[in-house]
Amino acid sequence: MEPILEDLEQAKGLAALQAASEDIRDHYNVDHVVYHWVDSAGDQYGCGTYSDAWRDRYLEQNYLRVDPVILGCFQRFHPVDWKRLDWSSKSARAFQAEAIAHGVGNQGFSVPIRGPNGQFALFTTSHSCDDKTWADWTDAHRRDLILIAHMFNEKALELEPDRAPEQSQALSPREVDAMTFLAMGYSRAQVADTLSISEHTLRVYIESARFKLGAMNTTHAVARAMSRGLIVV
Amino acid sequence: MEPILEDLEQAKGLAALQAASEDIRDHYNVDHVVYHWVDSAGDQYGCGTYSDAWRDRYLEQNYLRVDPVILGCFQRFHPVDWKRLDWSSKSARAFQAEAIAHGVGNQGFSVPIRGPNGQFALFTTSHSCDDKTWADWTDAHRRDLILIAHMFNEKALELEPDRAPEQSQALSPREVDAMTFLAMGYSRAQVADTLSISEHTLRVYIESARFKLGAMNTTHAVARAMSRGLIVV
DNA sequence: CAGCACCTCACTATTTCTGGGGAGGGGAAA
DNA sequence: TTTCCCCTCCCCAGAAATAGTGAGGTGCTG
Repeated sequence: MEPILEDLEQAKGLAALQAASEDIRDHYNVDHVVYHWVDSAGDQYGCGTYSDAWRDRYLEQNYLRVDPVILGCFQRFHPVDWKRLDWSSKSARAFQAEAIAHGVGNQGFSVPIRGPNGQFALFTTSHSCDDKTWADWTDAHRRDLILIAHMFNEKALELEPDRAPEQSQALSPREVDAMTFLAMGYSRAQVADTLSISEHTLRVYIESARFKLGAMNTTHAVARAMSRGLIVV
Repeated sequence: MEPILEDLEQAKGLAALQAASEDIRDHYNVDHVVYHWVDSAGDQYGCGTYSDAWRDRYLEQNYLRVDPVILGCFQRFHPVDWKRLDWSSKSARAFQAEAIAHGVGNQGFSVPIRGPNGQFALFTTSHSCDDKTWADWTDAHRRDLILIAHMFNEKALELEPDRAPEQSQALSPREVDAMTFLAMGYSRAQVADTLSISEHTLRVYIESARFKLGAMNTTHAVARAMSRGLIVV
């Protein structure tokens, strides 16, 4: 594994990252190696060995919101084998069939990586083989893959600093309180009561939080505060 | 490193995790090894080699909200050397002085680990030595530490499954659409317009989503949908 | 084929939020 | 010391969301 990591650390430019994913694929002898980034705004960035056709199709169909790999890993802490995801819904099965038709393997292993402000990325390896073979392979390389995922992500961030945290303005303690209780379902009156302040005062906090977060309404402000990790519910 | 990871994987029970942190400390010959978890509710869980006195003091003073290591890592993607954190504020310097008085090293290296729903943990090694020695040490073991941090976190989660996220009822596609656009700040009228349905219809989706999520209002429903990973914003 | 979940549309009244103002005191930093 | 941000309180009118009930069509599943 070592030379692979060295190559990754030396990589300069996005083309080198693309080449690195191909190197990793060849080194581990799998069908595909893919890095997929999802922005808090919903923007995506990916690089890897999937075919252009599949990538274009994926973006065009906005499969981000259907893909069980994304949805599953988004709720998980640890790397996951695709077999353990939920493929039961109709849209998921249709998606899977289409993916396989585009050359994506029937097996897969994805490492979720998270950053501040709701940043989220996936590092995936995929292959066509039977379950036993795949289980052996993932067992053997699980640790390598975690480490490579991190290095890959670090490199990708370094090469595209645009995606670095928009360093959203921090909220004041009272604003955090307000957002937190609102996210917990309290009405303004209840929040004001809980914080033992007047509802008018509370409203000032909500408004200033909304302003700081660039939100159009309370729901939006709470959603942004959550996705940026400013509040935890 | 290998035997350390093996020990970690074999660990059964929280006491074993405590022992593992001591093993890691001895293996790498540093002063302290600490795992620190911050719960979604603000609860904390920690284990490691800091003194009981310091741990108690930390909890009692609620240093969580002052500790530059927590604050800094919470905004960062990658492992960080304590030197690169912001220790300039008065409270931070007071905290640092007290920490060192309690035996915490003047040097430190912390790996942030994140999970779904804003879950956050830190894996820290700390030591007393000069800058050069510490830089050499972290350079040499950076990769190990990332991997150990992950394994440690995985194990800690496994041993305390309470902290794992709860599964919830899925939303219908239209409900997902509604929640997604609401989280993006659209008003009901705008969402209805975007989805090309009447606002009355939209309201039915919002209500049924609210019901499914056990939410008391729209903001609550969106917050829950987000924290359960049902929508990606 | 019957049940169930989903999608679509409608009305009315009430509660809640939002958008503009304005004002004073406190603390920390420059 | 001055400036800036934070916390606290107040009014009002208009906009938006909610509660409660109802109804019809589609499509899958047992």
